[in-house]
Amino acid sequence: MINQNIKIAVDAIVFGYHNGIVYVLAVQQKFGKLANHWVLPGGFIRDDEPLIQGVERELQEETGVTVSYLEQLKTFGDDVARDERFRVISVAYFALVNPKNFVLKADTDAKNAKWFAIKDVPKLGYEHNEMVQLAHARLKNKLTYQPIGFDLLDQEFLFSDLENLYCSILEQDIDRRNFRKKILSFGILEETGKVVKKGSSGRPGELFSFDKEKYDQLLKDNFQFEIKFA
Amino acid sequence: MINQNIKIAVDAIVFGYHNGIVYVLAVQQKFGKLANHWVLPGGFIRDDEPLIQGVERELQEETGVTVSYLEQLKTFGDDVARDERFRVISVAYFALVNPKNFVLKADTDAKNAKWFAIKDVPKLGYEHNEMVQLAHARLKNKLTYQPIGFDLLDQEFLFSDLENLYCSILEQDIDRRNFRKKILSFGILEETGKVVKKGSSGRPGELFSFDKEKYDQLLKDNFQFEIKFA
DNA sequence: TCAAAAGTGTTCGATATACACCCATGC
DNA sequence: GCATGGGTGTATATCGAACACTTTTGA
Repeated sequence: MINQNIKIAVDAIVFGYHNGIVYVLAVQQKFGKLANHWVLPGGFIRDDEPLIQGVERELQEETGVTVSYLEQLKTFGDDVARDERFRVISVAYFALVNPKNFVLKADTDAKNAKWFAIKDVPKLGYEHNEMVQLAHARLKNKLTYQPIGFDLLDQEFLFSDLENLYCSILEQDIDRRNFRKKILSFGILEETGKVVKKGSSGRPGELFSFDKEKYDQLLKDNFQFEIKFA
Repeated sequence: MINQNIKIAVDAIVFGYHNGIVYVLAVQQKFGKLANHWVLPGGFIRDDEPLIQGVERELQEETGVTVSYLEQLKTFGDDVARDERFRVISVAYFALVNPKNFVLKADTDAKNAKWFAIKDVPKLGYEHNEMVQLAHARLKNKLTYQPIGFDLLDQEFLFSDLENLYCSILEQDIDRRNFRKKILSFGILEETGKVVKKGSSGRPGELFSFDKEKYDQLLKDNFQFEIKFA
């Protein structure tokens, strides 16, 4: 019989985006050694529950947030002395939310959940700052070779929204013309025909939406989403 | 107190390369439900042992193989009913070996370890075939944007060795001239000055070695190793 | 008519691709 | 001298980078 005293947890690094700022979701712990400290949402996995389901459950319970993108990031577990009672190994997940799910639902016991601008993330418990850093790097990187930016925007968006998203996440200027040309050349955007204006002046812009079916179809044909900047 | 009956294991997908063929290391299980079945090397982690150390230990114990590259791949654990006694969650590691470590050391109890050509990997226990597939994809992919090919070659190698490695792993033809031009342009190879001839005829070729220091230095300067083929 | 945001093309340089012949060696 | 593998250069096409003015709207 295996003698092993280790517990498995999952944690989520959830990114939101609004108005040029990237946010990360954190919760304030109620009990234990780290009571009142901020940590990433997450918790121990149940015996009969797939990992990803565990993440979704914890997110729901602790924050009321539903994510639009979720993928495994990395498993952390070398901090052997993290807890006195047993070692904890934590599978970290990388997640994105839509603006419409950006708000914290008030009807859960989520009063301890909060969005922090990525620049202002406080010192978190456990190895969570390390996780945030890694996830942030993944976000920046992935943005350039997978169309995950759309998961951070409303379903219908202006080209300028997409452009600003790229600018602020990658922290660099982008040539509007080249960017538009490139993205449109992929043929994965759908013109909705609608136009709206942002703010109270300026020319109204056209709304686009991401055509996931088209994208999946292109993938089969060896299509590679990729965008680089000077 | 958390009630959780899950055990943590690590498994390694170890790739070796020789003569145009990619090999994967597997071991034959001695006990348990899967006695005599082939599985990936690995096993349960000890309470006080970092994950990566666990992988190295298990590899050493089961196969006597020392790897030259090791990175976490993915954590598998959704097969809730894999074992009747408890659920097992396994952290899979991706590894590469040098030709000089390709041989299985006879002095361990490694008589059950074996290299399988990637094309001939048998049905493995647990989710191990899935792991191999994922690792294989990672290998192919990573070869194009990180200089990991050198970890599969001898320290000193002919250009043709490197070229054949790329050909066989990526399963496509490569233009020798363009390949050489590209790789040399990175400036991460060192000319040893030595020449050797391969086989019993033909012009002798120059031996190169990978200059890791140079590469690390270039990385700081925003260098990007990247190689693509038509 | 001015301020604010949206839309749009062209030129230039860099890099990827395609492609074929000569060289050194052992037999 | 021939078979085997090693080494090399050029022309073209493609793609990324740089760059500025016009349009629509509300105030």
